[in-house]
Order: sequence, then C-alpha cells, then structure tokens
Amino acid sequence: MIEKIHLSIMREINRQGSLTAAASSLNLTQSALSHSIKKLELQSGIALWLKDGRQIRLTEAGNYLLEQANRVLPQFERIDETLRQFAGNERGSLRVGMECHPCYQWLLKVVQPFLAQSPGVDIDVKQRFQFGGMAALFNYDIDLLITPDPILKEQIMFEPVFPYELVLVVGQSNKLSALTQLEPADLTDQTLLTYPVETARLDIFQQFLLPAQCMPRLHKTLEATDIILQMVAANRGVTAMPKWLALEYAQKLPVKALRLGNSGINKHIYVGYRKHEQHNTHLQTFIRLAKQQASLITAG
Amino acid sequence: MIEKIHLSIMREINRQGSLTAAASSLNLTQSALSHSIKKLELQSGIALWLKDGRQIRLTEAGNYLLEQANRVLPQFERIDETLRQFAGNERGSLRVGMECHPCYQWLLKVVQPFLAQSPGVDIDVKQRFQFGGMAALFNYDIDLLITPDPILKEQIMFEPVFPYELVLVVGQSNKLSALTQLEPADLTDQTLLTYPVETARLDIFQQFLLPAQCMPRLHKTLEATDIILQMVAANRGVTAMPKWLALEYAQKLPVKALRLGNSGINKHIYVGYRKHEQHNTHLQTFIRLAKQQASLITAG
DNA sequence: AAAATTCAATGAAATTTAGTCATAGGTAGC
DNA sequence: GCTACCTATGACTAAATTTCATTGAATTTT
Repeated sequence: MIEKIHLSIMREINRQGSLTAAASSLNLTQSALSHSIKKLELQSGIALWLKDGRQIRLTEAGNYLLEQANRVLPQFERIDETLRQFAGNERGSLRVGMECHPCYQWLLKVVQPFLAQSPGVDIDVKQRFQFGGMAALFNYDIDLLITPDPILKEQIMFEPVFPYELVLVVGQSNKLSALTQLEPADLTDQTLLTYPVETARLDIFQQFLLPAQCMPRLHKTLEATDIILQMVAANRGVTAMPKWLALEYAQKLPVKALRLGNSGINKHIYVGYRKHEQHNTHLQTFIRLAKQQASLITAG
Repeated sequence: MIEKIHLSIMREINRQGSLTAAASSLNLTQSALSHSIKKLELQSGIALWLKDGRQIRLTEAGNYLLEQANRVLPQFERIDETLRQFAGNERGSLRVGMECHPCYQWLLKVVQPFLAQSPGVDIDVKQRFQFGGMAALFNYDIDLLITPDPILKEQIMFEPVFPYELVLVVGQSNKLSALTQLEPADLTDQTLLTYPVETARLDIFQQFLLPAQCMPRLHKTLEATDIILQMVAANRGVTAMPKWLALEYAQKLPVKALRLGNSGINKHIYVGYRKHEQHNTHLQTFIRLAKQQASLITAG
C-alpha cells in the first residue's frame, strides 16, 4: 500500500535528481532512503526507477506515481494548514439559533462585524427547531441560542444581552392610538397579529392578556415582520414587538407604539450556550459584538 | 503532520461509530487506536472528537478532517489499484517510432488489435525525430522503432517483421505503364514524387538510381501518401512504394506497379527495441501482432 | 592514467515508533 | 445494583525505520 512518505520520496528524488540529495532534503540518511525505495519496489512488485550506473530515470509506473505525488501531497499540505488554522482559532463556524423573530434585524447588525473580524469563521443562522432551541443547543445543532425566554439548566449558560420593552403597535387611525398606555381590556375588540408560534411563547398573551383573562377579538398569524407592520399601518390589526424595533418602523409607517400596562412589559434578550464552551473564542467574540450592538440600539 | 493512517482512523471511527469497532476493523486493538488518536490530537493541538461518556461526536475540526479523509483516501485506493495494474502488466504505454512513411496504413492495422487486447496500454506513435529514430530509441523517447533501415548496435535488437518489394507506381496513361520492368534510365525523363526526407534514406535513389548514375528529370516532395498517389494517377509524376501498398491503391486509382530492375528491390521492415527490454510484454505483444498482420498482407 | 570524489547498495546494530497486554474507570441498559 | 460494553492509561514488546560503517561503481579532477 502506498503511503504518504512514498509520495514524498518520489517527489523529492525527482526534485533533487539524486538519492543523496533527496535524502538530506527529507532529513534522512542516504541509506534510509535506499532501504525505503527498495522496500517500496519490492512490495508493489514493480520497478519505479531504472538505474543505469548512477543515473536515475523513472519507469512508466514511477512516472505515474510521481504525477500522483505532485497531485496528492499538496492536498496534505492544505489539510495541515487548515488544521493549524483550526488550532489557532482562525477557522470555525458558529451556528446561531434564533427564538426571537423580531431580533433578526439586530442579528444582521452583529453578523456583519463578526464576519469582518473573523474571516475564517462562518455563521449559520437557524430559526426553526423540531424540539425547540434548547434541545437544538443540547443536541449540538446550534452553538448559540438567542431567546427572550431562557430556561435554566445545569449545562447551559445564559447571559442577558440587551433589555427591551414589549410594546403594542397600532395604526395611527386606530382608536387606541390616542392613548399612551393600554390595559388588557383595550384589546378585546382588536385583531392581534403575531408570528405563528404557540401562544405559550408570546409574552403579549402570557404576561398581559392571560393574567387579566382577556382575549383579543381575533388572533391571526403571519410569517413576515414587514407584512405584519403593513397590516398594522392599514389598521387591519395590532401587534406586539420590542420598542426599539417599533420605533424604527414608526419612522417609515403611520404606526404608533403604546406601553402595555402601567410600567410596561420589560424583558431581556438572552444568549445561551453550552457551559463547557464558555472559552470558545468565536462564541465570546460573537457575544461581545452582540452586546456592543445592543448598547447602540438601547442608547439610540 | 497528518498521515494517511490518521485519515483512515477518522473515516473508520465515523463508519463504525465507536473506537472499539473501528479498531477491530483496522486490525488494531482498541488500545492502539486510543493511543493513536490521543497522539494525533496532541500533535495537531486541537480536539477532533468531543467525548461525553461513551458518546463520540466530531468537533468542527474533526468533521473537516473526516471530509478530507473521505476525499483523499479514495485517491490512495486508486493509486494502489493502478500500481497493481502496472505490476500485472495490465497497464502501460508503448511509444512507437516510425521511419517508414508508407507503413502507416499497416501500423493502424496493428494498433487496433493491440488496443483491443490490452485495454490498459496506450500507444503513442511518433514520426518526427530530431536526431533520427535510433537516437530516439536510445534516449527513451520511444520504445519501438519501425524502420526499413536497421543500424546494428550493441544495445538495440532488430527483428525483420515483413518482406516487401519496392516498386515504382506510374499512372496508367504514363508511357512506362506498358512495361513490366524498369531500368534506371527509364526514369531520367520522369518526375519523381517522394516524402520529404533526405535522399540518403530513399531506396529508390540508393539502390536503383545512384548505382546507375541516373537521376529523374525532377524530384518533388510531398507529405501525404494519398496526395502523392493522386498526382501519380493524374500522370504528374511517379513514385516508389511497397508493392502491397501499391496494389491496394491500384484497386482504387488508375495506377500500375512496376518492378525495379531485373529481380526487383527487395527489402524488409524491421522493428527495433532496446535489448534489455526484450521481455517487455507489451513490446512482444505488439511485435507478435505486427508479424501476424504482415503475414496477412504478404499472403494477400 | 591515477587519484580523489561522489553516489548508491548492503548488512548489522541501534533507535524510534507503533502496537499489545493487562487493568481501571465509566456509562448505558436491564 | 448488576452486567455488558466502551474508553483511557501505563508498562511492556514487537516491528519498523533509521543510522553506521563499509563496499563497489561511476565521475571528475589532477
């Protein structure tokens, strides 16, 4: 069986033109090389060199093997180089899971500087999970989970990244837009638009409507944030979203952000990761950039 | 540095799902494999597997290396297979040199059965030599030389392949076509068409005209046999070629073959090869087929 | 033409490397 | 909690690679 060293020998003898020179270039004695090639030819059952006196000429088979050496060896060299990059943390990938639909715009603002800073590191964003984000984190389907609802577990570390207030967004022609602050009962004759996830994961239900045993007149689900906002602007319904995002939309569309309850619904976005990976450089770089971006938003 | 064995280990652990199974599949003990991978991870300075209890999961770097293993190892397997073919004489190439222009048609009839019989062996035909066919043979530019003029040398073996008579081909409207046999003087008012080689290599000069101190009225050279024959048919000149080839053309064109001198010019085509390669299977196969084809022609 | 130099091959010895054995510590399943 | 199975580890061993010392042959130099 041909080994890598055999390919190296073929290439080096060809490059150097003599056994002695090839040997020293391979950090071997001439004797070792002589033994090696003899064994190789014996094992493969075929002459690779024609030796006339001290002249060395490749046989056909030898020439073939040389070609292969020049083809295969660079592949090993690239593997070595890439592995060195992995070891030096210059290469890798970060699989980010998102359980926070409206955070997508913000995530984009984190990904950009991250990619610029770590040229060898790829980012993959997943938004659909068969058994939820936590399971995906456990199963190594993702490395980082962005969620407003951390679940405390022994193995998983959660860090708050930025605080936000959940507000209700209504169209300017909606009668509610006259108010500055809402009570649960205000929604009973409204159409509520949300992402298509279980109500258990919608804070507008969990923290606002259900405690007061109120329900909206109608609950419709939509995939795309932009479309939801268009609907709200047309007064076809109302929706809940982080205040910072609502304010962004309010600049472009005739919508208004209203506080939910007396003191508002205040939450945090968290990032979670497997505890034993807390020293993963890429992970921490990402979190640092995420916090940085978050502070820009909350400040603005 | 990554070695082939490391790639094999990556692939086998992935295939088998456990160290123990991979070890036995590699004909190693579990211990040996454990030692190996530990050393590999230590040397490359990077974890390739995450081991949680008895579960094994690849790290990113490990996954990368696995991909490379699945890409590179098959290349080794192909090299091994090809080398085995070389060793079993099922593969190789034969570089044939030709110093006999009209033999080309005949060569094609030899090449065809050869390629069919030896699927792994390529044939390369060379017709132009910087320093002549013998030098090419010496320099390993060709393995076999087909020539009507063997030069006896210590290192080179020549074998006659088939006898032929050199005849003059004239157009049917040529006045010579009335004769059955020619004397040198008959050509003094003719245009002689030959291949563009030195007259020293043209038997019509060496063996017929020059001994009688005769010369044709005009000597024109042409590259292509077919064109020469067209010219002869149009009575624009005469040419010399082996009788068997002349007869083939006589069936398609209005030309006639005439004997040169009393008993004709009788020659042989020879094949020459380096003496120490007399046991080269492909060479001997080729020569056998060549003789076979020759006997078909001389019989017909 | 002789001498000196360079190169490759070889056998024996030495060294390094890889592999085995025996064993211990865990985890998963019953 | 028991059993079966898997991995890790240290000491030992076998095998392989490499070196050393030497020889013979081919080139080059003198």
